[in-house]
Amino acid sequence: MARRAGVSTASVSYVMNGLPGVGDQTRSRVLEVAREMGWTPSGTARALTRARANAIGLVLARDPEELESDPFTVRFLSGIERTLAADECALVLQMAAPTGSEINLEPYHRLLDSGRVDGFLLADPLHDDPRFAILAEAATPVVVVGDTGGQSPFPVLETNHLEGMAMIVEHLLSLGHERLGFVGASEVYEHVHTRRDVWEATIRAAGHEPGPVAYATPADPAGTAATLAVLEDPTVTAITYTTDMLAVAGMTTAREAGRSVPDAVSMTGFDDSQFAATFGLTSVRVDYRELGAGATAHLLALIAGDEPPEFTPTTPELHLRASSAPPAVARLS
Amino acid sequence: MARRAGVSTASVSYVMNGLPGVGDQTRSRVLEVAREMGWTPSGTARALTRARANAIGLVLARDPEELESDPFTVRFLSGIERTLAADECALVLQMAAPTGSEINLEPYHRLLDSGRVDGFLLADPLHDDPRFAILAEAATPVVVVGDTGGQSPFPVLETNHLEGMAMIVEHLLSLGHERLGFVGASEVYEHVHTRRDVWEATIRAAGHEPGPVAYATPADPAGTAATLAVLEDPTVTAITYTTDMLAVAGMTTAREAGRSVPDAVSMTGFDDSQFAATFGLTSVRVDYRELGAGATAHLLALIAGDEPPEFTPTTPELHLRASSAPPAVARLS
DNA sequence: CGCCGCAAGTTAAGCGGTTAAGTTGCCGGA
DNA sequence: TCCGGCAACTTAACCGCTTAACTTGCGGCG
Repeated sequence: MARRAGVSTASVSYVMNGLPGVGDQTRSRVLEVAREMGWTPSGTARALTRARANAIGLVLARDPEELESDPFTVRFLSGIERTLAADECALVLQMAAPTGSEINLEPYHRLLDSGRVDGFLLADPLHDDPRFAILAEAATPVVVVGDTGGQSPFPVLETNHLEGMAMIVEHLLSLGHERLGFVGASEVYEHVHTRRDVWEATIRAAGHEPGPVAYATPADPAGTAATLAVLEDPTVTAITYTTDMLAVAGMTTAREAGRSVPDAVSMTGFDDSQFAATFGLTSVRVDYRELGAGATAHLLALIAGDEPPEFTPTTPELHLRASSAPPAVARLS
Repeated sequence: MARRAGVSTASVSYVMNGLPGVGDQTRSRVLEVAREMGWTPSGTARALTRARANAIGLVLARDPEELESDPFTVRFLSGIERTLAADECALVLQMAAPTGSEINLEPYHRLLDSGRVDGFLLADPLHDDPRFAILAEAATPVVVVGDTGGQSPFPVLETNHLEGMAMIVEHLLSLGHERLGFVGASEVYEHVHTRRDVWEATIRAAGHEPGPVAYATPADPAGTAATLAVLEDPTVTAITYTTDMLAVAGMTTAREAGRSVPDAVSMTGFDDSQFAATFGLTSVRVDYRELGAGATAHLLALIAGDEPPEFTPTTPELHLRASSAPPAVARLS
């Protein structure tokens, strides 16, 4: 015990918390001794007296297989950490793959009841998410991230991925494309719908009619059928995908079907994952990291009872690569 | 307080821990009352008396960009959780992107000193990892996962990814390929080296000479140059990649170079990520999830002072897809 | 000179459990 | 009848901090 610096535990406590009530030279002596013996106040004991766990919880309620190919989670996590690290706060992670379409609520209870976390970050919200009810009842601070597609009893933070979608569509339009196709990931995702809406609105705003739309399905995860369906329309000169992987697969599909990319048809992805760079895919990068950081900051403020900071996402970055070019007709003219 | 079930806190404690010293009907009354009021013993207080945090730490010491496209981490995490959930134990996650080549050791200290975790899982070990020293000094239970490429003061668990590599090479050999090329991910990874060694050994064991070897570099993340270099040898009829993504990129590169896959050259990936399925890539799936579960079980045993269970990885699964076929010559004969 | 106020410390009472060490009350055996 | 022993509980100390409340000692002021 560092209190063998010749002072009471109370004084040590004051010193460690930067509170007044301790003389300068006593203060420095305590710090000195603590450093010497490598002593740090026990987080556990602190948590007990402060009734604060100094940790926040994040439950990943998605199938690992899915998380694996989605850049969102990892980037989001790294944003959380960036904010957390500055705050002596830890992240307690739970993975709870939904069984069927049922979200497993047990991890939330466990973390909550045992007082292990002071609040939750809720990602991948569903429509009328069942987690809302139990967390609201527990009166725990919660920050939701993503499209809720409904009412949320908690503050919701969202990126401007829709702006990213608009940007990418505008890019294609500005290249001279007038007939765009859309291939989305599984329809179960709310964000796929909202992106499609924006895609459509942006095209209409430019005075054109949206082209064919198709979705990848569990039976056709690569969206090959979807791409082919869209390509059936011979007037389509560009396809907007909601995912880099779908787009890369689409490039292959198109080429095998004798439609060169980008000469016959341009293609764009989403998220600017390593794939996009690897396969020369035009994509847009939405800053999920900053979202993670912002959501965490918001949650920490909620927990501390402070006024949560405003979250203003930066503009997505468009990364132009070889997969998008002016349509052949335009080039000929 | 559930102790308003008309008993002392001590009795409640005995009940909650399943200890003797409480009558049957008192016991059930306590449980009843606790359930009624939704009461659970405070994990924080428990942690204090038991000097156990009931949590283990995992520090991801890699760049998020890298984690994002690597199936390992997510699968491994899901394995950890599977074991942990059964044990009322939480996972504290820290991401600490190495700055340059320096691993950031601070997160370890923070978690350790504050008594927030009872032990660590150490993934992605480096050669003579600096973390070994500080963790050994702290006398914390640690389980290392992966190729250490050197001595480790802690128990090390490893998958049989090398067996997977052997399987995939044997598959190509059994198809009739005699001249194999190798394209590995960045040379900084120990596992890339060990896989290459196995690749070579397996080829030699079959009485052939290993073909050309090349690596992707930071300047050429897709390994295009590497693939082209290997393809320069006209006798190469198959290329073994250490990563699905490299292999998929390689397929594109080869096709653009006029070498059809698998007709002119067969290609294999590694990890059987969603890509492999999407792009029809033959790959091998090593069970990282089971590794996560095994490592966690080992660590928990260490913490509890029990005899750690034996870890025996299951055999990797080879997934045959369109990217590998008998060499053209063999088919002609 | 006496007293007040304040800075510097200390004491002690928790926080919500665990657990060693009592306290009862009841039963069986000598 | 009396006592030992045991099951069923309770008391109280303690885990390692925080913090309100209480000492002390000193300088300043009326």
